[in-house]
Amino acid sequence: MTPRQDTKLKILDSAEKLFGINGFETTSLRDITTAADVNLAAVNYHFQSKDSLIEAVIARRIEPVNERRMALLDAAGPEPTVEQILEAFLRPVFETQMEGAMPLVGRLLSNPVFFVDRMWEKHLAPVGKRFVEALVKALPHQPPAEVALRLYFSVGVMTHMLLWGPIFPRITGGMVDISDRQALLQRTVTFLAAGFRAL
Amino acid sequence: MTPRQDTKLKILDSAEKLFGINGFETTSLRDITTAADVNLAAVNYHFQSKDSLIEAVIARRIEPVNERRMALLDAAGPEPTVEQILEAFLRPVFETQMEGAMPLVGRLLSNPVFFVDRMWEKHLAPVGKRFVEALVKALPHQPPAEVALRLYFSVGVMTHMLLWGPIFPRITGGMVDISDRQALLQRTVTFLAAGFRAL
DNA sequence: GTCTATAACGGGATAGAC
DNA sequence: GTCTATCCCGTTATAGAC
Repeated sequence: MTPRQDTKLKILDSAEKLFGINGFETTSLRDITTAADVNLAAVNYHFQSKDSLIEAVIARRIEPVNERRMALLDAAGPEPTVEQILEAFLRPVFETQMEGAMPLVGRLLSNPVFFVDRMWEKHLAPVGKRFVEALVKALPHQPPAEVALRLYFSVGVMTHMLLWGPIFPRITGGMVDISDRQALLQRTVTFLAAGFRAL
Repeated sequence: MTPRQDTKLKILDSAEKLFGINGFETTSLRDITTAADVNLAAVNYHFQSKDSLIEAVIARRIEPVNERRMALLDAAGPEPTVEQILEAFLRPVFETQMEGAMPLVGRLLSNPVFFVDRMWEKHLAPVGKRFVEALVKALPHQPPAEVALRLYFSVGVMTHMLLWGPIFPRITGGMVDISDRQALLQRTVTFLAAGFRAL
């Protein structure tokens, strides 16, 4: 075949989708290359290994989300409210298509061993630190350790949304509607902000 | 070897531990039988397959937790508060050793495809329904759909605790202390109850 | 009920032609 | 850069002796 420069991209897209649906270990390189309609050996040509592949998949999505988080936090001014901080943290995630990349991120966040060992320092720690600082400032009556714990609670809520959101209609018989992404974000922020203010 | 009736139990214990630490796919039957100090073929003798093994592992732990949840909810009387309901839901989980079974449950809850297909109806739906009803009654000003969503938020917090709790000291540099299990339960209930009452 | 040995399969990775 | 063919390994599961 003649050279195609989009092969690398097609692999990334397929891998992201299939890893998100079926998990890293369960998804074979053959699954990925079949879905992407590329040759099996192309994976090891463009990426070196399956491990490197998933790292590339993750880096492509997390960095823009984190940059947007920082930008939104900056845009909220020098004294942002708890709601503004939480929205800056969550909006970039909710704005991403849940069917695509985000289930994968949820899945990875559910795997502390993998995540902490491989991407904690690079992708999560800096953002977390920045947001804890902002929240501590916005909540002068709360001990910093309590604020930090509650941000972890919030990450738990976010992760669970990423993973279970797409199947909520199925398991609640239509009772819980999450089709309005903007409304869901506001409902989440309302819930979490009240939790942060609890004494 | 002479018959040993504890082989089955040793397999269950090892499987529970290793699945929790390393995940289902990553853990081989050889890992399990080596750790349990039993023969490889014993797994397929006592359980039929790896799939049946994990179902046995799960059933052993989830049922007692759910029974205790129901009992605590009953014991709270006919008009329990939001705090009492949440504590009935969470206490049985927090009381279980986090190093043993619970990381596995957290891991499975992070895998909607697996969980919904195989244990939703049997292990989760009945309990969820009962607790949503109790919460709706305790929160007459909240729409039931909102209460249901917030219970899912709560499950997200719980799951995240199960998974990340054990490594909190490591990633926060000792800032967040969760060694006092009883205190952690109260802190979680306080946070969630405030969220449930938010308008 | 417990063991050894092995079957049957699928996986990641690579060599080498084009 | 792309392809085919293949290597090599670890896995689950089972057959059959004890």
